[in-house]
Amino acid sequence: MPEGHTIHRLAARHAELFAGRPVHASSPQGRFADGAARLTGTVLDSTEAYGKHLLHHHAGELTLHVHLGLYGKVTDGVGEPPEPVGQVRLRLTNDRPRPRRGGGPEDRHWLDLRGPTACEVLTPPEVAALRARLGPDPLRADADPDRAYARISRSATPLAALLLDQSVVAGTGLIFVTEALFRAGLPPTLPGRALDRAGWDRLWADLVTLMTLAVRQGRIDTVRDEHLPEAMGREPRVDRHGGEVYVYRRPGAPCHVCGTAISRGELAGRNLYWCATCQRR
DNA sequence: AGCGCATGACAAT
DNA sequence: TTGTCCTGCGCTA
Repeated sequence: MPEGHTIHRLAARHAELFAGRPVHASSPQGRFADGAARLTGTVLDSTEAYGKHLLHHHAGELTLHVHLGLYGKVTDGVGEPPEPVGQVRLRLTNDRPRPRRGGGPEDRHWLDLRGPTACEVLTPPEVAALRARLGPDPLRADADPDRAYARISRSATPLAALLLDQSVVAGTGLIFVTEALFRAGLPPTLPGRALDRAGWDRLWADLVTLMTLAVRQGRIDTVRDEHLPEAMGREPRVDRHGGEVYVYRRPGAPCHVCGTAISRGELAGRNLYWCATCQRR
């Protein structure tokens, strides 16, 4: 679930549900009791996504920092929160629900967080340190792709590894990286320094396009119109996580463009997928 | 019931 | 490079 687009959606959603009012925080599982106590009663000023990091900025200079890791999840709902199902690390509710115009039922919300890699309260310098260790995020207006290219252009490391390194580019995960490299016709093993400036500009622009679309759709779709199931008369991808893709998790299946069986390899213990015909240099 | 795996990131070796 | 952490699900049995 969680690549950058998911976090950006959550940030917007949480501002919509909770900003401008005091929140009540609790930790049913007990592991975040201290942080929950510090947040309770403070007003959520704003939310922010930076790469895969979700920040809730509270009045009084405290920031809730959440990183979902590989399988963290956030759910929310209206009204009375349910009995916590499974391991809920953090639960937020509206401390002071916003009354509905016209005297309808109160606008009350809850949010549950489970399975995060990080759930902690940060001070302003700690937030600054977090930002400082992240590369440009294609989903942010303040992103500076030059900074990423400065790293890439002088590295012998494979492009896929560089793009997954959050200090080079923030918010990109395995699906975006795998698919963007396919769309660019670049092998994942290409050394960073072999990518010229124009190639980087195209790759960055494509990441912006794919990730922006994913924020809008709530899922990752990377297949161009002419290669969609309807256009090609092929079966749509059936995957719990949805989204039409070219190579991600399609080992051995025919490439939508050239029919070559998709390759699979390993990179730092994670699966890599590519088309040996479409992606060569 | 148990195993392995997953869109992630660390520290230790 | 390997191990560790966090949780849930789908596949085997």
